[in-house]
Amino acid sequence: MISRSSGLSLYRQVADAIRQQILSGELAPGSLLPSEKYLAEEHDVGRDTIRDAMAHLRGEGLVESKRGYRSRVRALVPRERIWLHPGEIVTARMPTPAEKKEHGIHEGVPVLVVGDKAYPADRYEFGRE
Amino acid sequence: MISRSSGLSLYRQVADAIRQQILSGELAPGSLLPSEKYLAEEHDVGRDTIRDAMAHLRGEGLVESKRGYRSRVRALVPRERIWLHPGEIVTARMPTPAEKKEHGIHEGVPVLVVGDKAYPADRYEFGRE
DNA sequence: CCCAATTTGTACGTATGTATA
DNA sequence: TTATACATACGTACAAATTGG
Repeated sequence: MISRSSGLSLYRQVADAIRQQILSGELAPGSLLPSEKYLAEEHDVGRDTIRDAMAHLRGEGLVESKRGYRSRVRALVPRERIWLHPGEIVTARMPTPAEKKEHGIHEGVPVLVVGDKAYPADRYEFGRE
Repeated sequence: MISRSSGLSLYRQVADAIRQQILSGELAPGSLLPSEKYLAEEHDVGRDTIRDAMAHLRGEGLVESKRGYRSRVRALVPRERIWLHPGEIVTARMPTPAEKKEHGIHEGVPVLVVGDKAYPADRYEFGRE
């Protein structure tokens, strides 16, 4: 339930509520969220507040949004494993716009970087044998 | 220069312009950006449009914002290197709110995950000897 | 220590554009 | 075609944190 006197911002409270539903499995991977308009009325806040909450959930990689369609809970796909060669270093960062477009990377999905190659972190993992 | 007829949204054009200034070094790491109010007047758009652009740049890990203070170009610190043990697997994702709070992780910074431990990707990297 | 100015954060409203069903 | 839904963009107002006098 949204409280206007809890000290926590409304969009965070909404984001927390939806995140909890996702992590608990109440909202299954791949399932559609209610529309922003519905959520705004349900929680009795403005649509902009819902959009703020959705933007944060997208940034966490929990949901994906597409114009003209309701937002969807992101579904996890099995990651392809790549074995590191001796001397290789792996780190991570957010993708550049060019990398997002090139690999079709969703919001809230980082890339793993090895050398000068970037691998979408929702589809790859690196291991040492 | 912002064009209202290019087909590209205004906030993306603003974000592209600022990103280019950061990547070119014109805006140095650690330096302060102009205020949102100034940027809105400079580009002749609403403050909300500037805030959309800033939110995306934060999501890319390029800038960090703090209430009461101007936004700042993120400064890169040297990463601590951790050597992987045989059989260990590393991947990356965005941090949970709890992880962000616990480790003081900024917006747009993923975590590297090894086992059930999460390492902020702006401070750690993993390597194979 | 307090006060005022500045700046970003939050939240509301409205309107229009564009993609999907 | 029509209705629905998210994206973009403008506006306003106030809250909260920081800075500096």
